[in-house]
Amino acid sequence: MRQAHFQISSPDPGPQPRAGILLPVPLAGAYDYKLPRGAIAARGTLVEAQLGSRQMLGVVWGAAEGTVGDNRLKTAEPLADAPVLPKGLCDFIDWVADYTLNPPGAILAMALRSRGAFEPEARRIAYVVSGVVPPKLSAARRQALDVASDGLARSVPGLAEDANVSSAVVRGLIQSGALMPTELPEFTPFRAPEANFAAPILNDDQAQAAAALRGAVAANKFSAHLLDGVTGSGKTEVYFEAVAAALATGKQALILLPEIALTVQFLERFAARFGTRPAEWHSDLSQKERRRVYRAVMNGEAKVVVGARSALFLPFASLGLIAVDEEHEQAFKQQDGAIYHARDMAVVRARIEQCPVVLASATPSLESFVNATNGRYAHLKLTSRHGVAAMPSVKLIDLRQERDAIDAEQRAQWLSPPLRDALTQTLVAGEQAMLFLNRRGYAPLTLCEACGHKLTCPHCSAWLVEHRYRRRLACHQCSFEIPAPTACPACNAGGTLIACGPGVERVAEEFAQFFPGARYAIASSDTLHGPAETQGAIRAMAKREIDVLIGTQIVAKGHHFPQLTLVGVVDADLGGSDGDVRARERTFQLLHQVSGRAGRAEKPGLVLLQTRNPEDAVMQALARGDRDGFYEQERQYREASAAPPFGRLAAIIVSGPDGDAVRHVARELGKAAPAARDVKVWGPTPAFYALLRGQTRERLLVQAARGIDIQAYLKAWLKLVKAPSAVRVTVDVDPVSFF
DNA sequence: AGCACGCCGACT
DNA sequence: GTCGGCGTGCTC
Repeated sequence: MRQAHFQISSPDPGPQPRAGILLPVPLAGAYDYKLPRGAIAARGTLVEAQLGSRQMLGVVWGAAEGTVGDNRLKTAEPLADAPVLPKGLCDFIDWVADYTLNPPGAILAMALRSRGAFEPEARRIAYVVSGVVPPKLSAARRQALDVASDGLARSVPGLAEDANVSSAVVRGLIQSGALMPTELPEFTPFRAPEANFAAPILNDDQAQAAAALRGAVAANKFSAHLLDGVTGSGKTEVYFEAVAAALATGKQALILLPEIALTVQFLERFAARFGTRPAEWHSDLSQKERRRVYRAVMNGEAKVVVGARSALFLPFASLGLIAVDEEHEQAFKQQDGAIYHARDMAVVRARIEQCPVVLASATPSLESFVNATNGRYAHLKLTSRHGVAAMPSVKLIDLRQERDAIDAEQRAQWLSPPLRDALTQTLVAGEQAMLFLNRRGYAPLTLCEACGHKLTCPHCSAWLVEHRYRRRLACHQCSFEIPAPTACPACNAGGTLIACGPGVERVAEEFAQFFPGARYAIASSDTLHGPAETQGAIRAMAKREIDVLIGTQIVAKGHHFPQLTLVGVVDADLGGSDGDVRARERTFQLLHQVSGRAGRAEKPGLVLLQTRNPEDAVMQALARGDRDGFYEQERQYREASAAPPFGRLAAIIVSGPDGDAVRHVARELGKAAPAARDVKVWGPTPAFYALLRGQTRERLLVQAARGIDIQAYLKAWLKLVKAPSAVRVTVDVDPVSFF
């Protein structure tokens, strides 16, 4: 049906050629259009096409279907200069569309998101000396020509400024022919990173892994590698060597990072290794920057792109490597356009581009771990930490035993005596500590002592979180906020509202009570202690201006605090085991990552985990430092329950503003589920947040054996139920969370 | 995704 | 009597 390339030869005068054009809108497939006589329509050719009353960009996708009558076909015009999307990107779009059950046009829309990337270049005229001597050589003219004689092309105001003459002088020189116009490219070109700018000295582990990756790049074919190394083992240096290898062969490289890890520090680190910064791709690039990067990636000028997940959809001219750092991060799986997992799609893109992919992590996803263990991925292990630092020792504090002690002194609620003792020792020794609690704000729940009313968000099924500094209650799922009330909104009793449970602010308050002299700061992603304040707190910690950093997730990774010897995890049980197959894995990954902060230099670190389940396998594995044991146990558990990657999952999310309509459609879907061997359908049940941003949400879960074509099953099923337009039915293939 | 066409409420 | 709400359906 679809051909990779095809050409229409049309005897003149003859019929206009036709082609299937994919438009960046969620239509079922490509639409047939006519093309101008004689047009060559290779797959990927960009065209201007009209749909209804709208003019839009489209892409030749294949041969015309021929089901729509000739007389109804409009003509699509190829763009000037005939830009063509690379074949790899087109194939990738088709693949992602099939896999995620989205119309291909919806995926194309993600790939064409750089608005204006194909508009003709803005012309920039600049002037250089021509060698012609002007008839009248005034002092001002002489001055301007002197400056211009360096050969640099300058704009009129630019030269006027540099030579300190008026622009009239410059215009006069142009008039006389002493300055001649040249055209500058619209954008300053990207500097090419240099493979050998500052090659690092690698330890044995690193050198071995780097050699394997260099070999994979040279092999010029698909291969997948798990770069598995403890915190501080130098994973980045290793995959940078693979990038260097790709550069040496003239190919491009893509480094995918979770959005939060895309920092100036990372870019600087890259520049230190390769002599120049890479091209960046993330959500807060300006329109102009997007256009520049998009074009440079497409013409092969941008050799290395460091980007967030959407960089996967860039039109690489010749991709030689993909690296996914922090591959276990859940942030890679999100909805933007389609719901997709950037790590998994990176593997797919690498296969399509016939190049290697490297997944790097200190705490790999179980999926990648299994793939590495069973040989589908090469397993590159880095075991030694940089420098001489030993792994921190991890101790559990049993909160059940400490409860009496905590209750006895009314003042303490969250910091147990052993943790406080450790803090004291650390501070006395002149060292630094970190307290970790993955909860923003002061208290996650406010309730009325008199009537039991809980303060919840009107748009979400979520509690309102108190933020004491701002004196507000906020929903963490949407933007709803109210000033902290003084009376109960349900029973009007005054002074009966009590804060339940801790957030970082409250832990900080308690810490300050016990350690009145200590210097501390809070780091969380709130708008008050916003990014700037958090960066400030982290800097203050690094500069030893504070002794204790109290923070959420945000402090879990990436920062080097040489004097940090104690990490206290206030509530290691957060995240729990609420039926989510990945909850244990996530808890392990997060706590392992936090623990890795302790004792990075020559000083050994201590990690204290406060828990109510010290016998739990996750806690035990952390305490023993037995990462691989944990993974092996988790693997067996998943295998026994046919959970991913040993079975397949897909979620169907039904949502809409009208709860009854949503529940009705969800029930109809549940009833219509076709019976099939090795496929089980669960639900519908209300989603974890049954109400989110005013949308009622119901979920169904499909569990299938590994060999099942779950997409085919879902397609057949979804055809059976027609939802009104106010009810949205979304498919999440390979869901990673149950929210 | 847009945008048009199509049936039921408060306005000059 | 009209302007306008957004619900349903179509766009090669």
